Amino acid sequence: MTHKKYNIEELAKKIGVSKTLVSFVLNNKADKYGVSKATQKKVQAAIKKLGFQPSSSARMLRLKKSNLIGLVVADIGNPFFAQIAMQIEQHADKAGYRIIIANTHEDPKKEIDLLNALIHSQGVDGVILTTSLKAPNSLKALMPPRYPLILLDRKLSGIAASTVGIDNFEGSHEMTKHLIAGGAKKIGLLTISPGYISPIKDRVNGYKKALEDAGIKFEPELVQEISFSQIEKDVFEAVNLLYGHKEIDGLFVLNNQIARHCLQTFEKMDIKIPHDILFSSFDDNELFSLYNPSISAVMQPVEKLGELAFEELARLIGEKDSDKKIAHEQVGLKPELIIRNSSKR
Amino acid sequence: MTHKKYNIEELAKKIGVSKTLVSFVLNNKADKYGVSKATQKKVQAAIKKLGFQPSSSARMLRLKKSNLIGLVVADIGNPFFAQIAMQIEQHADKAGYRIIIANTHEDPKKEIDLLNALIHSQGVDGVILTTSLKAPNSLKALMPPRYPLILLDRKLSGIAASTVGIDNFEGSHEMTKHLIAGGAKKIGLLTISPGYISPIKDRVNGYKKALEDAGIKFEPELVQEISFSQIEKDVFEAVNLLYGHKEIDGLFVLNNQIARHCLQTFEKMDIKIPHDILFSSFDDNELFSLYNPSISAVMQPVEKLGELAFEELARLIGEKDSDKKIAHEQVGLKPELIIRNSSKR
DNA sequence: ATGAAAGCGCTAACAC
DNA sequence: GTGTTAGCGCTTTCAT
Repeated sequence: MTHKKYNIEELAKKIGVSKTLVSFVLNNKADKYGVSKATQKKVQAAIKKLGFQPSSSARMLRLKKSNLIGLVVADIGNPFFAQIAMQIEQHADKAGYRIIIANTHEDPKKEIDLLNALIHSQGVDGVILTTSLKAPNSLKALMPPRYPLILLDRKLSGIAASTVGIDNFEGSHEMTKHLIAGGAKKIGLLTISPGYISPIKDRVNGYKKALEDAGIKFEPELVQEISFSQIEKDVFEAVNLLYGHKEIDGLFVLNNQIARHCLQTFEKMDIKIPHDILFSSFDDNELFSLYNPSISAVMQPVEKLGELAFEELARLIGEKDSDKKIAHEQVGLKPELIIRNSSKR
Repeated sequence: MTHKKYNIEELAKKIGVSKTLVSFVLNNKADKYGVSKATQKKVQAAIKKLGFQPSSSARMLRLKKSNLIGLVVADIGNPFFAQIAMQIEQHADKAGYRIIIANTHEDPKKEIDLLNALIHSQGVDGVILTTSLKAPNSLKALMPPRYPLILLDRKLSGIAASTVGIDNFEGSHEMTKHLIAGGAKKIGLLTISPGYISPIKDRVNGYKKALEDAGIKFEPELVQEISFSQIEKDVFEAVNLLYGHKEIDGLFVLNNQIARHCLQTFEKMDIKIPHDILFSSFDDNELFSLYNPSISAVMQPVEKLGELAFEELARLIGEKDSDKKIAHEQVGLKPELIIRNSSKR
């Protein structure tokens, strides 16, 4: 292999054919256009020998197809999203797509800017999005009609897009029920900002419903919102308030990052779980299984979520290409309750 | 904002000027070319009003600059790499670069294919690479001369590229010394495949040196290589062998994934650390600080590594643009020993 | 101070 | 079965 970078024209000249032929072979259209086998062989050989790589920017410009997909996530630092991103990359790679990853840090303005750049400037063929938006207007304004978009983890009402996520209401409902069954009568709930995103709302509702089912009165002061940007501080204060002053006997937290800081706080404040309070979290991870006591969690099927998000997007892109109508699916996978030792005595 | 997507020509027509002027304004060259303030204002306003986004493929084709950087990593599932990737994305974003992420799964062939596609087809402006290659030939063959490349975490001799990583020899040397100081006389070492990559070799050497310093004979059977593709099984067997038959009293493992499975195995086999064996790992993470007993580790400065890798790459890209000569730095950051409870009695 | 036009590398309709 | 050529949207030289 040599260092010289050829373009299709030079390559064609070198072989002694026109660039049309090279292009046909390159795009597996040689047979379709009736290129002789001999020529095909010759071209193939040269492509391989010289390691020719067609310029994707030229191709993009010509075809309006980038084979790039945008992955716009609210917090790539959260292992939950990191794992899904991994899965998506893996499936995309198999299908010949490359992933451009972007992190919004839960900032709606940043999200819009990023989407704009990705869709209109980079020309990605589709986007998988974990939105932090409260309202759909700004998103709607920037989306071309029938643009392939998958909403991941978070629904956004007013947007007609396929959504891949779990049934958050049920996961939360089941886990709260479990805590109550274990004897908890006063269960604190730690949510995370922004509180308006759909999974959080659904989880809070699942919690409320479980209380109601059990005839326990819902107390708003037992629900504390942890700010995304200062988790450590907020968790400490919330636990202090809920355990120290409200005397909760159970605590359910809505994400794994919060759970981590709870464990730290428990150690600092010498709170023993499950003895002093029953404890459980959303989003399983390895820490939860190895910690002592092991932590009960509502597990999301991460591999499945990533796979589905990509496959669904690929379908939309395909449909767009062939100009069929786009059907939007709402996928609500079942979460799994992992009951370990932190939530029962 | 409307849905219609304009190109520069339509936009220009709409304003009533030539596309040249629009381009000048777009690229902040209006003053340089003496465009009147009035025209500038007019153009600016229209760009903003219509939300015009120039096509980056057209721009790429024209300028041979993509504002894309490739991040090619051996195992994005490893939190160590995931965290670095995050840092890189963050710094790249600030500098106006987008990241294309690709995972080689420690497969050299895949690595070469991916690099080829990224560099020659996608036209990324530079690459940050965690290589799994044993020899530099195939990489050398595909790299254009003076191409901006940063080697991350792993050196590759024969490649003149800046390398950003830590001093692995020292980290390993210090940790092994610490284990010996704690009373361990027979220290097992769990390495990971591929064993030929530089950090692993350096760490093994650091381990050997510490033994030598202490007058302990190096026993090759105490070093076991865990296969990347079957960590769980290999770890179980290795611990069984080393603890059950070789009667080690200390164990040092060279990556956090191995450590995790060790902890599982310890529980399964009822091995108590630090009582039965002193234990420590490379690569700190949150599990280590919360586990009971807390796990000692050689911590790599992840934020710093990501920042440096990007900044250095940006420098190289800048130098390439201005056609200066490229200077390659070898950055060897200091690792930090985090001594917790697993490694001392 | 502004505009016309060439050309980046590719695909594919069309001509031969 | 093969070659010629227009044009995707942009930047920039050159002319005016």
